[in-house]
Amino acid sequence: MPSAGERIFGGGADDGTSTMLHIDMDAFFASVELLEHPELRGLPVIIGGAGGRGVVTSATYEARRFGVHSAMPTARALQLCPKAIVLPSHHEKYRHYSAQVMNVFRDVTPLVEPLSIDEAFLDVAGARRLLGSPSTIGAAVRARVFAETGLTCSVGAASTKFIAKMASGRAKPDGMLVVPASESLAFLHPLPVGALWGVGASTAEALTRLGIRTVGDLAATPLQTLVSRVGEASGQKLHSLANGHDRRSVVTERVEKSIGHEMTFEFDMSDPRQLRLELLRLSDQVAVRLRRAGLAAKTVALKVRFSDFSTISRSRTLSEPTDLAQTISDAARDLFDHVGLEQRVRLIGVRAENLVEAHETVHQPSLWEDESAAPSSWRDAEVTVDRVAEKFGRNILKRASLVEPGPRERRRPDHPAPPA
DNA sequence: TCTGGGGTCCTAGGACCC
DNA sequence: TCTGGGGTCCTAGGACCC
Ligand SMILES: [Mg+2]
Repeated sequence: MPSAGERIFGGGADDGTSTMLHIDMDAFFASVELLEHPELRGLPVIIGGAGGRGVVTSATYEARRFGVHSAMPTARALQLCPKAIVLPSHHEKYRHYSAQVMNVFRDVTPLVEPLSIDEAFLDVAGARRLLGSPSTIGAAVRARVFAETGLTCSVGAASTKFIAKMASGRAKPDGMLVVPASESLAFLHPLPVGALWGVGASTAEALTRLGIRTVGDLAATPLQTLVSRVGEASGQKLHSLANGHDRRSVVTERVEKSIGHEMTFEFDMSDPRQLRLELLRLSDQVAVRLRRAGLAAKTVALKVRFSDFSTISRSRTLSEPTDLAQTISDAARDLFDHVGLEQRVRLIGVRAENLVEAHETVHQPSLWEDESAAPSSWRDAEVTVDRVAEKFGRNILKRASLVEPGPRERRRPDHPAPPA
């Protein structure tokens, strides 16, 4: 895929006013996979969830030409592009490359705000004296990222975060777009409202019904009209951004506000015992992450998605914050037991919210790795050995000592037998 | 075509307090 | 006695992003 090039909006020179950089990796997951499969370069490659229920998480530009994009069901993508090569994703690997790229950014300035695994804001106002104009810095970062990882990225440079983010999107792939401060409104106003960061399908439709199609239309709409149609916060925000106002600065440290895990099943499930076991497994994953972060949760939230894709959430605030799988699982299970199961369950999830610093974190291994910590729920779950094996593999059974009857099982001679 | 998993932020109603 | 208003916490749902 050829580079989109490095350009300055409006055709002038870099006047040094575009000190906010937004840098976004190009087709990140797919590009990382291509590093290990060079023979696939130039072909339509899709990274998709394993199994029949996946969605596209990344696609090469060759695949995008067929209309394939992120969040599209893999089945749909294959219909649009039957020759696409679907690869499973490897998050551990992506995190590794992400860390490498972020380190390149931090060599330029300590003022780096990672927004996600593959993008960040850089405030280069202070780096200019040493490193040159924003466009010089942007070009240098792109070159260094490529030299160190073999990956391409795109840079948006502007006077605000919002415009920088919009500019990087228009710089893709493998390019850079600098928007001098004086060009901000000329850049923004022709854009369709739906292209704005924070405006999705729902808001775009509401705005279109008001006759607002471009950012320019938005800027010309009275604040009160906007607020009354899309809500207080959205209205205020859209009005400011459409007029180029955005005083947000780079935030280098963020406190996590919630930690959760969820699971979509290969086939919708109706057996509450299996679902409760899944809750325990998810709760354990959540608890392990809480303890690693030195955090405890005051609130436990349950999410259930049914066959028809309708989704409910239930949450409960505990009397004491917790970082223990058993406590989280007990709460999640209790919430779950009060949910009517008129339909089969497609997805189940557990999230820890209202996080506080844990006062004393005792060392507590994952339930799945320490059989002495195996909870009573194991027995209550009443799962058959075969079902667990099918779901988690034999290793889990060994670790949880379900394969060879241990003390826990001997206390329960009526443990359901595997189907013949 | 049939919809992942990780998150953040906002709204709105009710409880409760001042 | 009635009315008003603000603030905080809790809960459910939804929009949105990558
Ligand atoms: Mg991105």
